[in-house]
Amino acid sequence: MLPVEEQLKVITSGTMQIVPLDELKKKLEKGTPLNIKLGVDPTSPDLHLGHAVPLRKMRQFQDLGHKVTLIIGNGTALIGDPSGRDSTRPPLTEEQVEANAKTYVEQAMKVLDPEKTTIVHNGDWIKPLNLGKMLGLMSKFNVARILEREDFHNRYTEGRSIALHEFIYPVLQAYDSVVIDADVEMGGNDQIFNLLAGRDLMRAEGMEPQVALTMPLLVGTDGTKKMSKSYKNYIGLTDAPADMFGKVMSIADEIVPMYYRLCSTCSLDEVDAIDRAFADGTADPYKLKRALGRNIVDLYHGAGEGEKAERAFDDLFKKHEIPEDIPQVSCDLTPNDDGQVYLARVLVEAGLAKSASEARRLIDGRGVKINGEAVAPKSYNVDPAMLAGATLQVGKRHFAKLA
RNA sequence: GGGGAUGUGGCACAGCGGCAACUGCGGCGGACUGUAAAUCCGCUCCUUCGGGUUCCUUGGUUCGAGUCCAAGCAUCCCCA
Repeated sequence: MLPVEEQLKVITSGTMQIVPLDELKKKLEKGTPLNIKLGVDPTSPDLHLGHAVPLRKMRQFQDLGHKVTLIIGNGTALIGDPSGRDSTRPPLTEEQVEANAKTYVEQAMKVLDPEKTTIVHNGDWIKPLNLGKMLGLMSKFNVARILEREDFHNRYTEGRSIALHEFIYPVLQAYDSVVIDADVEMGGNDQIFNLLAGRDLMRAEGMEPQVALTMPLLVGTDGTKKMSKSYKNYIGLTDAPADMFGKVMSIADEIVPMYYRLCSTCSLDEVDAIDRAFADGTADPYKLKRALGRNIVDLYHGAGEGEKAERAFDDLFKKHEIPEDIPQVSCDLTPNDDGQVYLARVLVEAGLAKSASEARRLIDGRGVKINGEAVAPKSYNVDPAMLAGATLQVGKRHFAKLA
């Protein structure tokens, strides 16, 4: 293993908080592989780059010789993590959790080293808990302490509801740490309370407490809000290469260095150099963004895919050519009484518009093209001959080819 | 258990009983670009355009209800 100082350099890069740092140092000094914990709440099956941030940090731990325990929260899912929430989470069914967990693991393994990763389910030890044991765990925690949490505090002071069972979530998450004897628990910055709860409980159980390590929440492609599916500012790990590259190209300049640090496979030195270049104004954001796009696509789709995606991107957006792999759709092109086809309906069927009304508005706004030719406003009906095998386009980036 | 307040389109916030409903944000389309930022323009319930269906739910008053009344549901506040 590398010297402790070297390891710490890698580990601290990009982290938000390490509580406490000197305990982490002591653990590293033992020279034995540490057990790094990440709890996964399988609420939504699609991972994005934001989810990958802690995963990347864990991969760095693995590369340094440590091992990772991934906990699938099929037990804690019965509650739903209240962290950062302003309302109670809807509970998930067992089947949803399993299905989500499966896709989660598939995607996570693109980042993690499977050799050094153990996967466990916390339902295995949470579901058998009896009331006595439960109460025992709960007695180690204090309501006032839990109410200090920002999310609960906000909900409480803003008069939003907090269901009683939500208080139990940190308790169970802490119990996970006891069961697997974690050395370090990773999480997003919104997880800090839950991670600290783990420390408290481990100490109460007479164990060496885990170190809490949080990563910043990744800012989404809009550059302001955190990356989240609901804000539609996310880059999905399973996004198609060209799409992924394009989304990277669309991020704001200011957040490029952060993306390099948190999402790329670039070395610490390279990332530091990019930081400096941005700081003194010598950076070329456009070039760096393209390189970042290639790096990220390579990471999730395999070496070489990044360059391919970049070429496809240039064809599409620099030369305004129609991309090669556009979805094929078969639509009902039966003409109506006057021998025309209602284009608005076709656009809906092709998935390019939500409703016929929207399609009509798009046509009126000159946003619809057939084979590259803009459709004139008000021409909602078109000659079927124009449509057979035609390429439909809405806006700059939505295409469909008619069968 | 008692008293009070609130419930409008993804979000926020308007709306004397009489035009699908002000405005902002967001989103989408167009121009300009580096699918960045900034800026400008248009659109943002459904409808082959005739019309249809909306303002928590259900009833009621009315020629006419987002607006008035009643009950219910939900959330919040104060008291116990």
